[in-house]
Amino acid sequence: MVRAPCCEKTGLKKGPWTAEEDLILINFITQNGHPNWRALPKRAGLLRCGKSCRLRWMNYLRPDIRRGNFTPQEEDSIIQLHAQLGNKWSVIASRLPGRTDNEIKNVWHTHLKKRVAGKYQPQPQPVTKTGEVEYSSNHFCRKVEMCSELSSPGESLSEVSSAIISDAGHGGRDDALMSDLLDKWSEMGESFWSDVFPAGEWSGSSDFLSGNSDPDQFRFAESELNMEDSSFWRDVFNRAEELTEFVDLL
DNA sequence: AAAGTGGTCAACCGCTGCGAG
DNA sequence: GCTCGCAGCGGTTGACCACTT
Repeated sequence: MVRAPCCEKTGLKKGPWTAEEDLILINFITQNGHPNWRALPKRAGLLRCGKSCRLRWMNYLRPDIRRGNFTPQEEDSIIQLHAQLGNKWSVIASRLPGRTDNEIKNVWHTHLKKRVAGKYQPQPQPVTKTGEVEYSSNHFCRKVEMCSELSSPGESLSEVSSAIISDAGHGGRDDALMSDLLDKWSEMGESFWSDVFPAGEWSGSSDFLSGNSDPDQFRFAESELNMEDSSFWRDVFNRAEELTEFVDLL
């Protein structure tokens, strides 16, 4: 049997995703969910195959993804789980909330494998080269949590995205921008999360977002709530800042 | 300062499993 | 029971970045 290619090769874009494409994908999934990945890019107006969209969402754009260095505890868990399960990255990822199979696979191949190959030694707490606090999507989730408490449904994500973009590079800017961002989120309401993460589909994410998760699981969340410390989100905002005009058109 | 080297990680490719018809 | 189409998974690649010489 000759299988059809996963997507029509001609005319489809490959390679790194642009901020514009990210916004289109987020915007579409926010409004429509993702019932059919193959049809999604066409409906969203993206020149990508469905697999690429799914991968981008699952590994990078999902708001419950936890970014930054793996903690020694997480690394120990991966080593133990790998010893039990082998290369079942998706199963291992399901045991580590906020981590993706791709990320776990990468960290295994880059250093955990070597550590296990030699004599296993627990690693000290990771410290970034700049001494900066590790970034985490917990910043983002807590902001959303704050907003959802105040929420009333209404605005489209594009308006919120605009607000985020307005806040781009806020370090050094006045606090009114952050205030505006939070206002925008609060106006958007809870529908974003209920639409994107239907009950049951995202096990753990609702607890994660509602603050019901195991406190030890996300132990550094509280200490990292300061967005000024987040190099990741600063980068996202900086990238997005270039797209103000684009988002206004959405 | 420039070139070389190694590490990291996002993304692609191809295969498998599963459900619908 | 078989075929088909889809989502998901794991292996691999290659661009980018940081570090070393």
